[in-house]
Amino acid sequence: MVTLNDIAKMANVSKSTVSRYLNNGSVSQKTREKLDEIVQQTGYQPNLLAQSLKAQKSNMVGVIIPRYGSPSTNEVLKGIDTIAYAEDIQLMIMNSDLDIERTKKNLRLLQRQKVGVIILLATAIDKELEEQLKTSKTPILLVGQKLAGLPSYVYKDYEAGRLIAEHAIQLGHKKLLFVGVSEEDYAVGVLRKKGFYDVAKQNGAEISFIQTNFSRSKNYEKALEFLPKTQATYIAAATDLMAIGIFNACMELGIQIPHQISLSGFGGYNETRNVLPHITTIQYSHSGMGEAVMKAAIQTLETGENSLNTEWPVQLLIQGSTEELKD
Amino acid sequence: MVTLNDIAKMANVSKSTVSRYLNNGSVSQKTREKLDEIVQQTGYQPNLLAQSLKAQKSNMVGVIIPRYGSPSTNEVLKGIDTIAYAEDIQLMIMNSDLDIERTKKNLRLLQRQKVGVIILLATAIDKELEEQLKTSKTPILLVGQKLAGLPSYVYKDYEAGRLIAEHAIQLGHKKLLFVGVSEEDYAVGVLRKKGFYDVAKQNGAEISFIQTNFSRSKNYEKALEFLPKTQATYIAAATDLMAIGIFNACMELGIQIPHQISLSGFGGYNETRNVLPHITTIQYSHSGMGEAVMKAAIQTLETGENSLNTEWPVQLLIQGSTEELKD
DNA sequence: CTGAAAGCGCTAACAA
DNA sequence: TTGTTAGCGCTTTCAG
Repeated sequence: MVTLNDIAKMANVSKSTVSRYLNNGSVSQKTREKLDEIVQQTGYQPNLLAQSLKAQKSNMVGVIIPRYGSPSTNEVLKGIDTIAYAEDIQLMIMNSDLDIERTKKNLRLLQRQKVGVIILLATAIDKELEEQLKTSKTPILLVGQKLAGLPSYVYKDYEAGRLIAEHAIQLGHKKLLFVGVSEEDYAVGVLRKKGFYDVAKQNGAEISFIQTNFSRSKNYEKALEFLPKTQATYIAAATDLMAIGIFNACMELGIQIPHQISLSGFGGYNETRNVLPHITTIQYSHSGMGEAVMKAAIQTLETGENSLNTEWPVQLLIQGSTEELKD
Repeated sequence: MVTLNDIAKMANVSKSTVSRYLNNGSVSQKTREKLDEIVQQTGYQPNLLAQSLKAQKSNMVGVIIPRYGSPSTNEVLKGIDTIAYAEDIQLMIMNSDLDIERTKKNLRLLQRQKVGVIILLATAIDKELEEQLKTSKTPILLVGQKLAGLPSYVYKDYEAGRLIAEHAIQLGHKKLLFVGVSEEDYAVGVLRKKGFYDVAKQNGAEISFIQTNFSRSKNYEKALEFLPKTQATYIAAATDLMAIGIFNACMELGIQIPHQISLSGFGGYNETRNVLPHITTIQYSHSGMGEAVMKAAIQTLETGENSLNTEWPVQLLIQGSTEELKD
């Protein structure tokens, strides 16, 4: 492996000259040309480890994701990556596989790697992790969860729930069904539901609730049960994927969407466009959020300042699966 | 930041003793206990950069992916991650965003990071990249493309095409339509199609071809055009997503699947289960491949040996979208 | 079982 | 503009 030292010898100059050549640039025209050539020929690449060790930190940003393949994660990642690439910052992505212990471990690894900032796409946070986050020397940006004292980026999920309910009400629906998940998930299980309920109640709608989980197949099965019985003319599923499960059950049962029942989701993924009619949903600007977070990360990197908490807006995306109540 | 040196001073021993304590372990009971306590208290974590610099390499494995969010990439990544995690190996994931220049840059970065092995999920490879790959000091494992002289992991896509055609023939179909993509993509555009054609011709089936691209919407639109005209009773789309586009067009036109037309894809992603009936497809064991690649990477890491080329098997997954030809 | 010393590849004063 | 020197945090001979 060719090192800075090798280059120096070949060029008959000192290491520092080469280093300067590589960095600031206070080098004579002549040596510069010589160096140009040698570097060219040898294909020399500065050792990043040595550079970072010296600098006591790398210009890398660590990203801890909950798992691979989640559409929202992917979108956030895209946003983060867009900015990181533009700013020439390397990303170190680690997967926690929805395991809190792994999250802690990843955190430690990133710290030991001396990354400049850590972006944590969080799901659950326990006491120990909270402690670890708060005492971290490496600045941390939290996405998807709030934690006092740490810069956090979350969505306006309560608002999202409200938007869907308002949409349903506006279409004239009076009998609503919310298909949701456990309250352990604060954003999805609590906020979306609460927003929906609050608006629904304010408008005197009749509202029922069924709890399932995040999986499409589970919702499909449950829906086969509850669809024949329900009085509801509008079903709000807590995620797009859940909505698709319910959608399939409707098809199976010959229930026409949106003529007999209106159906909506939350998320705004492409999946809502895999079925016809496309499913009305709440569009989360994941990639926008990702970009914002990465910009904040860069600022932290450069100025050492931590940015403030941010709530990220959401948007109603009306598609074919919801329509005005007939008769 | 607390370093090994700090610990040494606190314990009144030399750095080497602490280092030994941390690694091999030839330390007296007494100092060990003392060190235990100090490390505990200070929360000392060895600096990974320094360790790697010293070792001249990190035990990290670099993974270059073509882009975020692709289901196949995600699956491969999951497989890689499963093994990496079990073996306590860190992954450094970089995105090339389908840009060959970015791939080259990522490659260089990974090399400078002194990762032990690089796994490249490749799409296109040009001359320059080929050169870069072949001259790399860091061992490289290629996934999804073949390149003489480099260990490569690919699928049996020709075989996949054959399997689908055999399935169609077995169901009694004689008029087949293959909806494919450009031949620039060797695996999808060439191999799958060729396998399909070869079997179809051998069996005297009548076969037509329509070229679209990978996007769902494009296939949807195209299908709205060709569906009313086609004589085919079996349509093989070159990917699952393409099949879904066609599926939606069938629904739009009131064509019943599988009663009027049988439809299949390639891929085996969950998306095939987002519609009813689920779509018959070829199941690619992406995560299995990912695991295999990572195991190979670990072997390379440990023994320095490069493993051989591997062709990965595929499997026919019969679902509801294909059925025996009636009358 | 322990310590001194050298060095991984690089950068950054400080002199020259 | 250049070279000398020291040192980032760690591991690893080699003596003791």
